[in-house]
Amino acid sequence: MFDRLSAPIATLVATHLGLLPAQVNALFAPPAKGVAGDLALPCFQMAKARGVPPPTLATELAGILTAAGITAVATGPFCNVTFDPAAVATTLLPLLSPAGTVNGSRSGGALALRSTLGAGQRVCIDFSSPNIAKHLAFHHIRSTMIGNALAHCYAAAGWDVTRINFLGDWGTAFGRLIAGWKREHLTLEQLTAAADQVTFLNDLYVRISAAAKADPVVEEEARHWSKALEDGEPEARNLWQIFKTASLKEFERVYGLLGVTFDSWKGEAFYEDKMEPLLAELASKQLTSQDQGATVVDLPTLLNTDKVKTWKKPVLIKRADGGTLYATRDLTACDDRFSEFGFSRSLYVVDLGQSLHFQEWFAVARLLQRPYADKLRHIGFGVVLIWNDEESAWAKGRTRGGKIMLLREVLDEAIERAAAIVADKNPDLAADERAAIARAVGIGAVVFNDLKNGRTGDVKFKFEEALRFDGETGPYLQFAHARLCSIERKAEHRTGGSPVHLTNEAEKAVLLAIARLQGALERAVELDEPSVLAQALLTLASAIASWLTSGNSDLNARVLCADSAIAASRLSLVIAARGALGEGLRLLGLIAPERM
RNA sequence: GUCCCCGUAGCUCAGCUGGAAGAGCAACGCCCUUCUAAGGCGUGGGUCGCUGGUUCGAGUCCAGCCGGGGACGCCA
Repeated sequence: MFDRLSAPIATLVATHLGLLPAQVNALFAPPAKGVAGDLALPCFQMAKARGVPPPTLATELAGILTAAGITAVATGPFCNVTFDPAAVATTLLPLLSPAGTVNGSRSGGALALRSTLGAGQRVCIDFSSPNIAKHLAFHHIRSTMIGNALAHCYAAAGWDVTRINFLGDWGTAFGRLIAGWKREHLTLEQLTAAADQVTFLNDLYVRISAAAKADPVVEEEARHWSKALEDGEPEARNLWQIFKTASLKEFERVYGLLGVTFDSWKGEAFYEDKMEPLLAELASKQLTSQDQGATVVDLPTLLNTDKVKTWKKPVLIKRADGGTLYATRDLTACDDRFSEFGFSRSLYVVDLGQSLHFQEWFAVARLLQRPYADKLRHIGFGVVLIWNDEESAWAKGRTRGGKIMLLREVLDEAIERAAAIVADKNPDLAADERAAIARAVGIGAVVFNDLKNGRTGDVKFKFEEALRFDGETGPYLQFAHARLCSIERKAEHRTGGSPVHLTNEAEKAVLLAIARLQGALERAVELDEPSVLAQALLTLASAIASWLTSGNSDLNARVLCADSAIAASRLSLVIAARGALGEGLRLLGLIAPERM
């Protein structure tokens, strides 16, 4: 969308210098902070090609950039272009307020966050993927919300998106759980009566693990039930299903709070009996070998050359005891997903600690000459570090006392703090609306805190920081949105539209920030990096806040000013900005309340 | 040992394909008879871990170091 403004300038310069517009376009840069201008054109390269000093060319270009609606000034080796606010509005506003949406509650602003980059392509996104019979710990927010944001962004960019929750619902832990369940003569009634069923199962697991450690008889029972489960013995299978159902119920509660949904819940158990054909294929293609009783794909001998020694170790495909492994399961699941969805891209939103695992099985997929082998992407992210007061240091995963921090607890705490603030700031709201706002704002704070920075860095989590509602936070974005909504409500009787009377810099800044959203969305998708969008939204919200606040002291600067023609134009911008910001928040997985 | 992530203001971090050092928080000073102050405006604060290299130009690219974290065969 921004190119609507920059393209004409690129064409003028290109024509003057005998270049292609694309060549000029590639040189554009945002001007430095203290410099006046909306678009900078560094003249170094073009000046070199022409054999003149950069400042000379800058001056020359400033001289030819005389089109309506722009002002060009040479500042040293830079040619800085300033857009006329009204020209920006005339160019952009019609794109953001298509006929019929200007005065209604609907807004075309969401169009600022649409792209056709992915048209006709499908992407599978594997994210969240918690283990059954365990809680969603706070660190699960990373995979869950990065994956959720990417799913929204891909969809906005034209992709067909399939959201996959690859549940960890298989393993020896369930044999133990069943053994414990039987040993303690527990009943379904007891489980469902528990305040928290996952805690109930978790506690059971802790007890039976301790017992198994102390008593070989118990350990033997656990082994027995693991085997029974693998063999599909009805009682074992039935109990496993009970555990799974109880866990899913708890997961759905948290996903419901976060507004996260999935299209596929096929977990590890689904693939447990489907791996033999893959193992057979690997063997028939002579890609496997035996090593200490285990079956491996020997990547070093298959792929390393004298010059390039990328691979240090073989990948284990099958254990010495016959059990299959992580890599085998991922490959099998990937075959299944490709045949079901025929994806053009498949994302795995999993922490960076597992990089090697993904590199390895991606390599095996290439050896198998899978058509999807080059469409796989591991979307890695850093760990959550929690501040430890006693040691005055950042530490992984746990709070004081080694207790794991649950996602639900953090969200509840955030909602509680937000509720106190809402009650204080806006006591007149109805109780149910206050509660809804508190949920949106509290969760928004936690989620945005997780998405605003680059995903590969570790997240340093402090309650006081993550639950802050001022500064560069989710609530800051939500507040700007609520202010825009408030103005729209008060403007019910105004009429909108054209001609355009937007003439000040604050209004232009809002328009330019909106215009840059599309590029941010496309970059967010190409880099699989939600923070690119998050940062662009902060810029937009800042421009909005600055614009609206200027009306506090200057009645003429208000949207709803005395001049009805100007008010109507400004209202169009309010509606467009509200739509753009609201859509941006939605893409990140935040709710944008209309008041707060 | 090999590979990966990180190192920019006191703290937490942005910085797009190399092009004129940024924000939030904290500190200090202003702006509420408010289109919602969860806001705005301003001030102070930086040899961008170090050393070389490429380049007209390096926080950004390359090489090598230093420091913090992580991964590296029968868990996932």
